[in-house]
Amino acid sequence: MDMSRPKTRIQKKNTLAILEAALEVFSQHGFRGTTLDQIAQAAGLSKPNLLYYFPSKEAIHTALLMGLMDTWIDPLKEMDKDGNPVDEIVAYVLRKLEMARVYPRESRLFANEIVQGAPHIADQIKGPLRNLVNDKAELIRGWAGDGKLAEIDPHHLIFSIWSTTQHYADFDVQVRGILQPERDEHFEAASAFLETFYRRVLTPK
Amino acid sequence: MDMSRPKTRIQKKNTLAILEAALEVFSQHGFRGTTLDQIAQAAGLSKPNLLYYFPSKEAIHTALLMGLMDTWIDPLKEMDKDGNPVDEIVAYVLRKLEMARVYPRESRLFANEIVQGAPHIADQIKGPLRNLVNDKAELIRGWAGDGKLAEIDPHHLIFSIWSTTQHYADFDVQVRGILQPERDEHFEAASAFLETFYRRVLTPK
DNA sequence: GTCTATAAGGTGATAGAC
DNA sequence: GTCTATCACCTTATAGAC
Repeated sequence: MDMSRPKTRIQKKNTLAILEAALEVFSQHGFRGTTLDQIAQAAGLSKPNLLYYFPSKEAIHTALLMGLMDTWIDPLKEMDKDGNPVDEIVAYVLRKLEMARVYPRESRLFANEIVQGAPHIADQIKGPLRNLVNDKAELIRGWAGDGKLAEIDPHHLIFSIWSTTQHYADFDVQVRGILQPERDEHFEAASAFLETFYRRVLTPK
Repeated sequence: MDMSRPKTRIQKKNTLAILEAALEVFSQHGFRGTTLDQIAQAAGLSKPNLLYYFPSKEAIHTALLMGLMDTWIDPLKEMDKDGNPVDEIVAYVLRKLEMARVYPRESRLFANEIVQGAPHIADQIKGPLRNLVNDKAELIRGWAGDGKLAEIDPHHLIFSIWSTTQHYADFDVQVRGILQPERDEHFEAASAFLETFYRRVLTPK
C-alpha cells in the first residue's frame, strides 16, 4: 500500500492549519520577512513539528502558491463565449473585485511574489496563465470584430482589470489612508465605480 | 560652525552611491530580503563603511522612501485647473505611465512597502498624499459638475490611474511573461491603450 | 574615512528522547 | 507525531587599528 501520502485525519488538519497560518504571515511580510517561528505560532505547532509536515520553509511557500494558483485564475475561465460580451466582461470585473474583497491575503501573496520577480511561479505565468489569457483575448477580439464590443486591445484590457481590482486588496492601506471610512464601504463604492467605468469603455458606439 | 552635516564631496558621492545601490536591492528583494552585504557590494563599499554613513539598515530604507516620496507624487500636482479637463487627466495618466517606465525600481520600492502595510510611510499617506488627492478630487468633481467631464467618482478614478499605470512596473514579469516581446514595446502599447481607454471613459456624452 | 575582526542575536533545519 | 535541545549559518551592528 502507498505510504507516500498516508494522510491521517490529524495530518490533514495540521497541514491545513500550517497552510492557513503561512498564508496569513507570508501575505503580510513576504517570503524573507516571514519566520518559521511566526508560522508555527500562528498554526499552534512547534517549529520542528512544522518541519515534520513540510521539509522546508520554501516548501510551505511553494505549496501555498501552487495550491492557490487555480483558484486565483478561475474567474477568468468562467468568461462565457455565448453570453453578452459587455455583460460577460463586466461580470468578470466584478468577480475579480469580489476575490480581492474576500481573499485579500491571497492577492497580496501573489503581489509579493510577482513584484519580486515571480521566482517560484514564472513557469505558471509563461505557461498555463499565458495560454488562458491568449484564449480569452482571442474571444474578446472576436467580439470586437463583430461590433458587439468597442474596439480595444484585449491583453491590455485584461491587465487593466487585474490591476484595478487587485489594487483594493494589495494597496488596501493606501486606499484606506486616503478614503478613511470602513473597509467594506470601499468595495461597494469600487464595485459601482468599476461597473460604470468598464461599461462605458466597452459599449460599442 | 555646524558639524552635524559636514558633507564633503566624497561624503556626498558615497551617500548617493549607497542610496542608488539600496534602491536597486530593496526594490528587488524588499526590506527583509535585502542584506547590508548586497547594498555594500552594489555601492562598492565595505559593510562597516556603509554604517559609517547611515546608522542602520532601516535608516537607509527610510531615507530612500522619504527622499523619493515627493518625486513620486509630483505628476499629480501638475494637473492644471485651467487646462482642458479630459486632456489634463489623460496627460496625467501618460505622465504616470512614463514614471513607471523610467523609474520601475522606485515603483516597486513603494509597492513592496504598501503591500506589506506601509509601516514606514503611513503618515505620509494619511497626511500630505491624502490632502493632495482630496484637492484634485475636488477639482475633478467640479469639472464633471460643469459638464466638461463625464460623471465619475474622482477618488476611484485616481486609484484606477495609479493601478493601471504602476502595474506595468510592479507586475512587469507577469506582463512580459504573457506578452513575450521586448520591454519598451509594452509601454508603447500600454500608452496607446490607456490614452484611448481614459478618453473614452472621461469624455462627456 | 576605511578597514579587519568580532560580538550578539536571529533563523532554518536536525538529532534524538518520548 | 510531538517535543526539547542544539547546531550551523547568516545578518546587523560595533570595536578598534590604521
